Amino acid sequence: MSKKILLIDGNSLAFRAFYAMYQQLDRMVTPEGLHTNALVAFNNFLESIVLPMQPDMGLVAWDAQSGRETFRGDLYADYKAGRDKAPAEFKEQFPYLREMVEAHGLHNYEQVGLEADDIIGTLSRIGQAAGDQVIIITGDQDLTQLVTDDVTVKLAKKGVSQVEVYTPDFIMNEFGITPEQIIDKKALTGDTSDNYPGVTKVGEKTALKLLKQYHDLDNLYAHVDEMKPSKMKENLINDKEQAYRAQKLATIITDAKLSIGLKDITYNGPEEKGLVNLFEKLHFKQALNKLRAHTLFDDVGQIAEESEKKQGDFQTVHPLSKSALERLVKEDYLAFHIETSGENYHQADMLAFSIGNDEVGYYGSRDFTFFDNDLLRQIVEGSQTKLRVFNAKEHWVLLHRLGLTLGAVDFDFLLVAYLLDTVGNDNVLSTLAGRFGRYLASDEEVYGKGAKFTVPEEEKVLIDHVGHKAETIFGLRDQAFSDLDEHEQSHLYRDIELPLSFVLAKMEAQGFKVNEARLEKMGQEMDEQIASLKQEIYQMAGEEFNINSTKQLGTLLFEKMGLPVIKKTKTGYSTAVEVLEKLAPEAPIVEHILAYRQLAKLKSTYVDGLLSVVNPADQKVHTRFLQTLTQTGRLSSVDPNLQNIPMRTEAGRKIRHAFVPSHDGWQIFGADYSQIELRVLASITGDPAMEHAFVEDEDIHAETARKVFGLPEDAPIDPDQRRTAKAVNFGIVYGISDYGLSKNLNIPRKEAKSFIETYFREFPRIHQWMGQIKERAHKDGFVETIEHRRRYLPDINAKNFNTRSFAERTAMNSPIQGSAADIIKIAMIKVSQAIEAKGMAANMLVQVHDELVFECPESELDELRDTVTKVMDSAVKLAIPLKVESHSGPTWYEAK
DNA sequence: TCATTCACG
DNA sequence: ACGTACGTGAATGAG
Repeated sequence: MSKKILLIDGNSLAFRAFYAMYQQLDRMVTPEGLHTNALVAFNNFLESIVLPMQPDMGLVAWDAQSGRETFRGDLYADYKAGRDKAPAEFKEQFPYLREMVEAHGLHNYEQVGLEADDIIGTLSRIGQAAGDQVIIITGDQDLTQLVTDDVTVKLAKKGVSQVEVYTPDFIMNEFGITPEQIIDKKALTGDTSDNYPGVTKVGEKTALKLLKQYHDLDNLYAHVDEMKPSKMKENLINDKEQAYRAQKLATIITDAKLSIGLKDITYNGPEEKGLVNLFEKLHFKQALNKLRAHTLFDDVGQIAEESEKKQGDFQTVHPLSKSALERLVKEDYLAFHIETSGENYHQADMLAFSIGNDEVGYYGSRDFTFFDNDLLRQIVEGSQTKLRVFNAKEHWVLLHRLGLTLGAVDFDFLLVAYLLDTVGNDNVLSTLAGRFGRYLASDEEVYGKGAKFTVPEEEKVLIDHVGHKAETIFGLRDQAFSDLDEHEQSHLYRDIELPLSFVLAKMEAQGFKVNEARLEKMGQEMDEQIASLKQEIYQMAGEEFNINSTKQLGTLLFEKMGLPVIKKTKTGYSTAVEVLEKLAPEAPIVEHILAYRQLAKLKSTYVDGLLSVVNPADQKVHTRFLQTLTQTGRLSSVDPNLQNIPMRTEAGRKIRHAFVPSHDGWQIFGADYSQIELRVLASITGDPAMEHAFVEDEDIHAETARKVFGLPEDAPIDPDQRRTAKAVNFGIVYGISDYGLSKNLNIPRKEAKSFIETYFREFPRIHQWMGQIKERAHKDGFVETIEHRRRYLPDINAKNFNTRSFAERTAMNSPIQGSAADIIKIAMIKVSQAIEAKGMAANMLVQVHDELVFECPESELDELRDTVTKVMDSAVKLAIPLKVESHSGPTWYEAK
């Protein structure tokens, strides 16, 4: 029977793997200092390309590392000379590559005096002779000379993630020659990477033309005299010897004496123990996770049936019962989890829930009438049992929907994992648990993803999954808390993030009332304007096209109309606002396009978008504030995003008229921190000049302008000077660069540079701090806020200038943005407590980074203003006073 | 699913 | 020389 033989060119593929992931070189390092980028890519290759092939035999051939040179070196002294030596970061990965090959069930082979090509060439002919099917995988086109009807070459593309399949037909179609002719093609062109010449001035095009005419090298030289005189003819004659030498160098040996045969290279498939061992050594968290969950093997349907058994480290999950509740209710600590069918827990179906601990065991159920049971209510609502959960905010809302309150939460694994390390946090229990070495089937495996989402038919599968979640959460607490403690983040968790999650849950559940009729009316008016703009644009363009398509718009503006190209994107011409504004004076159509864009955005995102998420039951939008997403500690808001409702233009700002209080006679009240980020900066740097400006409550941008332009203290500042100074202040907060400032202000880079230099002279402590924080980031690999919120910067020591510079700017910006986030979070908790303590009816509705929005009875307005302002400006004791401004009115429009 | 654009702080 | 301002989310077109 015909067998499938897989022969892999180890050197060329490892080399490609290394350079494919070269940008990642600096971040892929084990704690022991071993670079792993090539290993990661090579492992992906073995998993995604080799594993599914399921060959009968498999071998990875390597170039001889030491010993005698190959015959090619004897033939031509400069063979492979001048080739860059493999970098040390690559070489150190070699031994592990071989270990990896073995763990994946393949064999390694190398032999003194041979290159990998020759080993593959020889074995391919042996396999062919035995009537087997041979597949060669390589990154080197040379090997395609081996192709026959029984020998296929898969040439790696895009690093090692894809392959192109070379068959005799493919080569004929692509190059118009046979596989054997590839050798003579090489003879004519030579090979720059192996450093041997062919015929002068003959490249791929010429070589193919010659081969089509003369078929091979011998025949070509037999007829070379008949060629009409030309430079090429001269070159062919002069370089004849070189061409024949190149032919020999390019020819892969197919009859080498090897010390192994086909019987020695049987493929056994991946070996779990070996892989686990290797992955642990290399700190391959993801690969381990995949392995433990058995998806690696499931991919090829190998041991799918066994996977359930092997999952194994979990206790049995029991169906919940009343007698179980009697035992559970006596426990001090229990893990608790409700499983939903979708991300948006305000509306998602609740599928099942689980509860338990290691002593009493784990219980699951799909029967939500259990929540009428007093014992279960006592557990989740009371203060006796401390709960361990994954996402307290979500569970608060879910219980709220069931008519219950969430009682005492001790451990929220999601929050803790986020505080410990924001990088790569995907908010998914299975992956976060994997970081702590606990492996759990992912939701995707149990339910499928996207449109394929289905709840398992068998109840037991579902109950087991939710039960295992509870057990995982329960078991993570000690390790997670001790890590928190080590980071000095217990206060941040216990006194800020965890209480905040309850405040946010209440805000989300409360919702923001929307005046749908008003929004619909605005929508109609916009539609009319959009339609007429559209017609005008078509008329001016002389044709109809999709104005929303940047591609079509680019073609019109830059090709048909011939306007100058200001900026390009990866995929074509940029048509962004700043570009169109520069073009506006040249073509009147551009103004219309800008107006169209603005209206189209408002209509689709804010009118239609908002209307589509209003809950018809209460005419409210219920956003979700993502508390564990941003890298800086800010919140974000989704479904809908209430943190980017228009403000800067009047047309957009009108949208805010549709955000109204939920009761008649109530008002919307907004309070915002003035210049909080600059105040934070002044406070943590202790800069006297800046401190003075804030203590005296000066206009900070005007004050900055006086410093930067060297003006006396009470000098008047013109609007342009103030605008420039404001941009400089922004730049400082973002981690300034002259390039960025010059682009923002549309001024020469030199000028921007001199602004920055003057700024740093005038505010010396800020300059000093910027240096210190970068230094610390380089040393520690992370930076911190005033409340010890941490941001890791994996790129801070990158070799690439851009990558590293980005990390350095982040190092300067994150403590500022993050500390401001700390402050408003603390204020939110305190405001919420104050409202409750005073028995006020007011509701906090939205947080927009430096601003809080409330609704309250008109009669409560004065008290609310007083309370909120006081709590906000005294939330945290800083060296610089915090300033709060507030507004109120019948809608959100007036409250800012 | 990715890239672009634009809304906010 | 290098070529980016910091942090987000939603809609759209195009592959």
